[in-house]
Amino acid sequence: MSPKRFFLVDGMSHIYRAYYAIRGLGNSRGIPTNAVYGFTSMLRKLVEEQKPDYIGVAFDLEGPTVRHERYGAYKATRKPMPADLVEQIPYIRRVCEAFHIPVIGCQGYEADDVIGTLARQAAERDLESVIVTSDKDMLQLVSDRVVVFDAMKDRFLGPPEVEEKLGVLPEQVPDLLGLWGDASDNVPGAPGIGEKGARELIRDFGSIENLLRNRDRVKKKAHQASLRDHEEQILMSRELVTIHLDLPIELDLESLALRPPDRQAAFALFSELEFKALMEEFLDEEVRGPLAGGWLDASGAGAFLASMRKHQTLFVEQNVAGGATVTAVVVQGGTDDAVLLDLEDPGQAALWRELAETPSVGLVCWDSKPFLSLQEKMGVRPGKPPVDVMLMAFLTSPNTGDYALKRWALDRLHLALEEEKGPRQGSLLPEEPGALEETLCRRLDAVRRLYEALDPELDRLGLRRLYEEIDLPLVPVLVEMERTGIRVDRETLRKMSSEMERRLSGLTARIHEAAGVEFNINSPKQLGEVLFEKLNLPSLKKTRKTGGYSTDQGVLEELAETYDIPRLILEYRQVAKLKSTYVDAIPVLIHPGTGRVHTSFNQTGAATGRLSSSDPNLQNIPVRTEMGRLIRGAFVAEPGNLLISADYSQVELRVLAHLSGDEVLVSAFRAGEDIHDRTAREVFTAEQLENRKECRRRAKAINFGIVYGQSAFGLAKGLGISREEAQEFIDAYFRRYSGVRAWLDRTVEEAREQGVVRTIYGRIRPVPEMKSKDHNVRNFGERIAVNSPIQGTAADIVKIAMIRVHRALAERGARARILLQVHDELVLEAPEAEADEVGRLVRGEMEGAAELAVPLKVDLCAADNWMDMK
DNA sequence: CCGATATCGTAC
DNA sequence: GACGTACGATATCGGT
Repeated sequence: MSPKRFFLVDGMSHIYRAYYAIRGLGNSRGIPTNAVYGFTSMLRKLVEEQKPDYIGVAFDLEGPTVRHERYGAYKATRKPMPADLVEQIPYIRRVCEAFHIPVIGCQGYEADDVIGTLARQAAERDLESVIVTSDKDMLQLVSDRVVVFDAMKDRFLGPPEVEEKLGVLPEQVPDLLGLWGDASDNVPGAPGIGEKGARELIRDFGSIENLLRNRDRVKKKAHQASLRDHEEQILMSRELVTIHLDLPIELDLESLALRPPDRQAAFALFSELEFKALMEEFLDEEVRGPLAGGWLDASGAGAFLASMRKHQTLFVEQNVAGGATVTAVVVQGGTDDAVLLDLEDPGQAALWRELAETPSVGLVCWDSKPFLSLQEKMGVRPGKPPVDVMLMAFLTSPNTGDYALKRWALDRLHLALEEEKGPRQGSLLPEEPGALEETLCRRLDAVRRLYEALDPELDRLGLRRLYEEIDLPLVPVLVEMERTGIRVDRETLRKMSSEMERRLSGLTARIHEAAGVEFNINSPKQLGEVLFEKLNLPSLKKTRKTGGYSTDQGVLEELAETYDIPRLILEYRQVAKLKSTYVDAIPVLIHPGTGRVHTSFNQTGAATGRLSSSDPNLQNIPVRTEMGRLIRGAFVAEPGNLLISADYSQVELRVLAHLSGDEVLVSAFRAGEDIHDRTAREVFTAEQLENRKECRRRAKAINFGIVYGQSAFGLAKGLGISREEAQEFIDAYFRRYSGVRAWLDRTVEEAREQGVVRTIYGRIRPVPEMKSKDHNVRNFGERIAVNSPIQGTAADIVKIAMIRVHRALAERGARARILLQVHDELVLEAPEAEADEVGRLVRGEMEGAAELAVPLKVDLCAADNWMDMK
């Protein structure tokens, strides 16, 4: 039987290697994780593929070593460990702990010495040692009992391999390096003798002692002189590179025996580091049993629900079939009492309604919008809006992007949820007896535990009022908007589609003819090859990720000044875009029952607090081009009604005026001036202002750019002027709007110090990018830091306005409804007779939504379709 | 065959 | 590289 193998991992060499091999990895809290990740991968691969009998990891400890005492300049030229690597060391230790791999160090010595000492002791016990390192110094330890393993190259090095690689025997390695020196450790060696010279000398003379004794037999005069003049330095160098084998440590094989990892600790750690794949791997099946529950007849459910009524808080989770019908709800009061109600059973449905509508009962769920929406369809209206744990998750952590219960249960509770297993189509019976109860109860349990974790977090982060007064009360407003939908004239879109089809086939033929080849114009790759390889047009720009030829609008427009084909392609692109994204996509989403499209408004879609819209996205319906605007014409009012658009004028710049308190900006808005004209007058000279229109256009671009944190480069590109010129405009802007400059600086500083920025209502946006050492990422963080309070405050104001308008319409019993929100605009529908009054009401509620340092202004218009509202 | 990624373009 | 926030269509590529 072959000897047992003891793997000694050189921790230092691997963390450096991982750190430099992987760049830019970090978790959402800004903690760098590249070295931890690389180290962990290496360790797992090693254990899995090599299956050691014993394993340990050696690290350097803090503080000076015997080598520093011997030679003050030892490692003096080495840069200190980068701060973002230092930060990762504790995590690397935790990885070792979780894997049950001992970490070994010895004060005053280096990891190399620890490895050497343990390898020597292991050899005495007839073990084979495998030193895992990429450091050539360690090759001196190789013997018949010790090999070095290069984990990177997957290669074992025994005595023959060492000799082949270095040209000397393993025991001669210190002599070799004593002459050669080691620049990275500031070990001097013999001046004038390099790698090649050192190898020859050691090969010929065997050792440094022998070499020094016989130096007059050395052929090269320069080598002779170096050996004569630096004898002491050479001996010291060899001492420095010689690994100590006699440290006061004891090989404890029992603790080094390979053990299975602590899966729970590993999961917790990887969850903290956000190593998703590793999390999945170390996830254990949840051991908690499902909650009690079962199918009840009406009388059983009645008794149970009566007992539920004493609870103030009921956790609810509903099951849907076919995406539309609620078939069941699970109700949980205390910790382990739950019931599954069959809502297709009229008796149970009636009991459920009674419970849900009991004023003292508060419901708690994950994502209350679909819950409310479906309850409403069944005629159940809870006494108060359900507590929405998903919104709590969003408000406390708006950068996450994914607010599926499954995700949060996994990340925050380490709880794996199955996908909901709905009943078979047309049947209430689940696939397996008890499966529906089990999956719903598990979800419910997760909701309860997340509620317990996140509700207090609202207070800790100062988000309680935002939640209670803005985001939560908005939910029923959105429910009603989605239910109402907007009417779309299918016939208008059908005609547009066939007209566009004709135009596209004509354009396709002309493009193919001009190119002399048939290709897919929709393929940026093929298009790039045709334009820049076959037709040899000048390539102006490369794509970001793959380095292909860019064919974007900017490039094509520039080429269109000289060539014909780009113009045709631009036209093709415009038509194809509008046709595929809108004209053909929207009719599919017209609800057959209502003749209207019912978009989804997502409250957790944008980290700034804006809403987003999908299926279809009605927040990016074209308006800027003539052809695009025609699409808006398909969005129409019901006969006898009007669409009303109420649009906040310059809301983001007004928010900026408020946030910054800038005197010029504030006074301009208070005086009701045209803000772009005012900026033009502030920034440009009398001479420049003779071209009034151009100055206003440029001023407008500057105003927009400020909100987005634009650079001179960006402004120059946007305006088609030189960068220097753009910089002059920006400088002139900040000279006049010095309060804005000061606010931008303050806000970036705040983000740097606190890692988070806020809207005036306290909505937070973490900015982990500010901690990055990559200046591009940091600059991005600065733009987020200044844009988020502006965009987010505007979003808060529009949400408040929506709640106010909705309430005001309800109080008056008006028939008008809010249909859409497009960030700074509300679109309503009202009977013609009501339209004027509704318009005034909407304007009042919107303009009164917030008291800023400047007034809010709303522009109104009405028409029987969305195109003619201007 | 499906899902992830890249590129492009629409809105505010 | 260079302007913030979204959604979505199409093509392409790689794994199943």
